[in-house]
This record gives sequence, C-alpha cells and structure tokens, in this order.
Amino acid sequence: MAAATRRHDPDRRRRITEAAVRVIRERGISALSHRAAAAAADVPLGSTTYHFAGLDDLLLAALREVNDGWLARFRAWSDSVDPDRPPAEEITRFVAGSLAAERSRTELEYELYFAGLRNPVVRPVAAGCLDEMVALLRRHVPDEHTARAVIALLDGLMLQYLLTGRPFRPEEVRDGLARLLSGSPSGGLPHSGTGSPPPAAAG
Amino acid sequence: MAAATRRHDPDRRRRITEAAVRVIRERGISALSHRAAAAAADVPLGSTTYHFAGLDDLLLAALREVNDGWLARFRAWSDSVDPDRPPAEEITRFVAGSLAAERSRTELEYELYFAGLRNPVVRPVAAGCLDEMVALLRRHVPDEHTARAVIALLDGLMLQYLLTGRPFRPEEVRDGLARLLSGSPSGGLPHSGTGSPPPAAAG
DNA sequence: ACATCATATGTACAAGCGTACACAACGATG
DNA sequence: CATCGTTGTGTACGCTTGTACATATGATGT
Repeated sequence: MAAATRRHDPDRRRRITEAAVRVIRERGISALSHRAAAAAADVPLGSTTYHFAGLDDLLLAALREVNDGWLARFRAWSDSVDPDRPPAEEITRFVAGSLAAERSRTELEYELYFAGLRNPVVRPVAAGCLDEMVALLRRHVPDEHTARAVIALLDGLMLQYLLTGRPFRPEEVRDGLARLLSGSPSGGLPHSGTGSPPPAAAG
Repeated sequence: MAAATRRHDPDRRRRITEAAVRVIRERGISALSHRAAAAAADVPLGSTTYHFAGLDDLLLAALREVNDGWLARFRAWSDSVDPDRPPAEEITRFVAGSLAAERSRTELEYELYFAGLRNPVVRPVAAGCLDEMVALLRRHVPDEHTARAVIALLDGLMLQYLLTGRPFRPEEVRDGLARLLSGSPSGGLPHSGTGSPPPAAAG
C-alpha cells in the first residue's frame, strides 16, 4: 500500500500539525496525544516524536495553526467591510459567520483562549491574537479603547451563544455594538490613540 | 496518629469536593484525578471512588462548588449596590474585585466556562450561571437584553485582562459600561422584558 | 560507487490513570 | 450481645500515556 512505503514525504510536519488540529476540533485539547495525532495523520508514532520536541511543542504548533486561520478570516472580513454601511452592522456580519458556517473554527479559537489561561506557552499566542484583532478593528472604529471594548463584547456574546443554546439574534448583537460605538470617542477616558499613554489615572 | 484512624468522619464527600476545587485551582482541570483529589483531601484513593460514581461526577461536584462561590459573590455585590450611584461605577467595582482579591476565584469560573464548551455534563452549570447573573443584574439595568450585553462585556474584558498582562484600568471598564447603558432602553431591539417573546426576527 | 547524515519507524519502558473488588470497621437495629 | 448494612481502606488489573532509543532507509555530496 501507499501508506506503508510513504517515506521522505515533504512537509510531514505540517501534515501532523493539521492532524493535531483535527483531533482538537473533534475531541478537544485534552484528547490530543502523540498517538492521536499520529493516527489522524496516518503516520507512525515515532514520526510525531521525531518532528516535535514534546507534546507541548505539538500543541503549540496546532494552536498557532488555529490562530492563523482565525486571524486570516478576520482579516478577510476587515478587508471586505463596506465603509458606507454602519460599522455595527458589518461587525454583526462577522459574528453571524462565526456562529454559523465557521462555528467549528470559532469553537477552536475559544479552546485556544482557555488553554492560554492555564498554559504559559500558549498564552502569548492568545494574547497576540487579541492584539492583532484590535489592530485590525482599529481601522473601523474611532480609537483603540473602543476596539478593545468591541472585541470584549463580541467574545462575551459568542461565549454566551456557544454555552447556552440561545438562538442567534443579529439585532441583539447589532444593538449592543451600536451603543458601544455611539459614545463620544474620548468621552470618559483619555483614549490611548497613537500618542503616549496617560499618566496613570486612578487605583 | 489522627489521620490513620480517621473513620466515620461526617461530610467527607464535601471535603473531597473542596480538595478537588483546590486541585483545579492550582493545577487546572486536566490535573484533576481521583488520586490527586484524594491526596489533597488526605484520604485514601478508595474513598474518592466510593463517594463519587466516576471522575465526571467528581468534576461536576467541584465545578458546582466553584459556581456557587462565584454566584454568592455576585449576589453579595448585587445586594451591596448603591442605587444612588451610577450603575457603571458599581459594576466596575465588581470587576475590580474579580481581578484583584478574588482573582483566583475568577480564574476558576472561567475554567468552568471553557469546560462547558466541551463537556456536555458541565455545560448546564455554566449556562445556568450566565442566566443567574443576568437575572441578578436585571435589577440594576433597564432590561434583560442590556443585562446580557453587560455580562458579555464583562466576560470579554476580564478574559482580556487575564490573558494579556495589561494592567487593569477602571475608567476603561466604566466607560464601556456607560456606553452600553446609555442607549435607549428599547432602541433597536424589541426587548424581551417581562412580556412574550417577539415573533422571531431574522434568520 | 561509496560514505554520511538527516529522516523515518517500530518497540520498549516506566509512570499515571480509572475502576473494580475483597476485606475491615463501625452504627444501628433487633 | 448478635446481626446487618453502610462506610472506609488497601490493592490489583488493564489500559493509555510521553518519551527514549536502536535500527532502517533514502537523499546528498564526493
């Protein structure tokens, strides 16, 4: 069989990484093991331990892959935003996609977030993802502070939709975003635009 | 020694549960095992398998304990709210506590959320927690829709604070909340007050 | 052609796991 | 006091895991 003599196949590392992502998607991070990834990639066990220094290494590679996919989709959305339509509506469009066609990708991304809470090698990936999203969103909202709030609202809402089975209501999301975006740009907070940070406000 | 002859100790089940919470707090859900809980509770292994039908049972009991503690704190906050002060400020007070003195409790609660995403026996606990928080918050905001948005913003912001090491800025939280609460109560959404739900809006 | 080296593979091992189960100790009931 | 059922305890079994390692293979440079 082809599988038996598959030797010297180029970028096997990548194939194992993608198999690891598949394992996580289907059975969760806790089910990721050298053996599970090897089986999913149809390679022998020794192959995974050769290409990855340890299990953490494999997990990190897989979560980076997940993150890249998520950010690519967000970037694509950002490029497709129509500046003539209300931002709240455009952002709602992204949320709708995240909960429907791209739901499994979304579940993966939140799995990454939670892993980051515990695992110090994963945390920078999750934190970097947040920063990158803020930077991209920054183009469609008045300031960074607002961008962070919007991301927070999105994360919280998607978490609610994923946890409770509550049906997705676009108006709900749109309305919340509209309120968040309606405030005066530098209303109560010295917004950290492109200048220097404020001199520390209140404890 | 006392430990050797400790027999017939009342509510041993509870002590094991609390030990399990301690294990989760210190080493994460993935580190919870019958043996780890037994060691933390200073009881023999057989004791945990006697009091809990399976590992899922132990995990569920521990996460319920976590959830009870979290909700008790939120309830205490809700009761202590000064109606004469701006709600945004009072809610910010809760967030501040969650990230400082009660931070480890907060980390536990989010661990519960993430477990709920994957584990179907945990999900109802997490979902119920969200509903309970909405119900409690309902007393301080105009409608349920707003309450859900506020909870979402809080969850998203706390997640950001926990993941990135960004220092906590009360004004940031307060300002976002103020914007969310400033909108017209029934602005763009038929709010699901105490009446009947709207006849389904959009796909 | 030959040597060299990165890559590929199968196997082995120690550790940790959930769970089952036989037995010991105790409180309650008669 | 005898009996019984609940509670507590120690141990053992089968399984999965991460990792190490000896070996095999094919590409590469000379």
